[in-house]
Amino acid sequence: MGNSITEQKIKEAARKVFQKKGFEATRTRDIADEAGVNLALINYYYRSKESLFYEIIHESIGIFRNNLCIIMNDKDTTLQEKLQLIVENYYSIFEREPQLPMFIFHEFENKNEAFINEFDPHGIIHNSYFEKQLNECGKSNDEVKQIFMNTVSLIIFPFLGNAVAKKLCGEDNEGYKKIMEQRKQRISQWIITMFNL
Amino acid sequence: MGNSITEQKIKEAARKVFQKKGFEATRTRDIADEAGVNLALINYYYRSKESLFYEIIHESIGIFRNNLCIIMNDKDTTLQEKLQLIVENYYSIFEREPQLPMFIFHEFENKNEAFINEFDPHGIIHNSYFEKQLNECGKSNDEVKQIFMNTVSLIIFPFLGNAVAKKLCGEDNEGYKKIMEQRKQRISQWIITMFNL
DNA sequence: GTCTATATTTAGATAGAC
DNA sequence: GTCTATCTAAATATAGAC
Repeated sequence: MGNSITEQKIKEAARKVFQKKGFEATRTRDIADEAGVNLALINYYYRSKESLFYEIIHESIGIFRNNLCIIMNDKDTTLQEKLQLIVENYYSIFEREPQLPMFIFHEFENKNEAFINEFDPHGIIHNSYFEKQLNECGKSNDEVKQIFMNTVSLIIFPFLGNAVAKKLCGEDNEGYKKIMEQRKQRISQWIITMFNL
Repeated sequence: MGNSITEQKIKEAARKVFQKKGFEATRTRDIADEAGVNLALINYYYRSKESLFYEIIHESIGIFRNNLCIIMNDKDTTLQEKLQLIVENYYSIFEREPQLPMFIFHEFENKNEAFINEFDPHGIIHNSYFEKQLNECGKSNDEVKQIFMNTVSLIIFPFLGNAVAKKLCGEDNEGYKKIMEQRKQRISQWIITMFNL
């Protein structure tokens, strides 16, 4: 499974359309057109719109989660290095797929809780090496949550509000790119300053 | 117009359901049920699902925008006071309607650009008294954008990712409320520290 | 203004030929 | 595996009685 070229084309197209429009607004006909295949092939390969969707969001949650866990449990990096690695990890993902954050977070809010359990934000930080390092700096576990939440906020928000952020930066795309590039360089330092790390 | 009790009930119900599920996932039947009125009355009063939606999102954009503009152009408050007022303004709104941010931002990303033009984030900061005060502190206009973006990020992200934020804080709602209350008290200071204001 | 019944349109899914 | 044609269900919208 996953071997057929058609099957792959459908999944790629579905990823793109689901990310852009969300599950509900996506028409299976849009996916078929985007993939350049016959409509009936979607059901042939994936049985239903919903099961195709599940496969894609499952992968997307993995993208959101996996590198983050690795970075946060690396015993060979300092806290400060971890922060910068988290920033760079997400920027490299979102620069390719800027609509991924809205896709994931919208479905987190609207579909059943299973997706959030799969993402398991509490599990990611709790008992992580990141948490341990912060505890050693004298930070309580509540403070760890604030630090994590602020880091993620500063990274993800301008992608969640991509269209608004672009408008904020002016009409041209260059202004936006400049601001975003600057953020990538500065977010970890902001967090360090904010929490006196 | 807007005088009939039925008309009001429909709009209130629509606001609630649209916020919870988004435009596409909302069924007019859900709105009718929520309002406790006959399905046909939605079209009688509002002509179509879409025009009802437009009326609501128009109001929602106003809620997002209006107080913010007033606060940012108040000549009688310091920068630091403005930051805290912005935080408190949004918290008081979102505590009543926690799904409002996702509703607005999702539609910003998915519907036509007219909504973002109506919100006009660039217009809000540009030539505001807030910007003027920051310029006087030696901050460039790019820096003003970063300051504004960070403020809004720290405020809104935990509401946009409401479900995730709750999971992050643990299973019980109390942990979440405690963290959020703490943020309300600390965000403005975080920004002041981060940008040395 | 409100209801019931229904028209219309759209979209997911499948049957069956090739 | 792929296509055409079609079924079925769902959802918006409306006609017309009360």
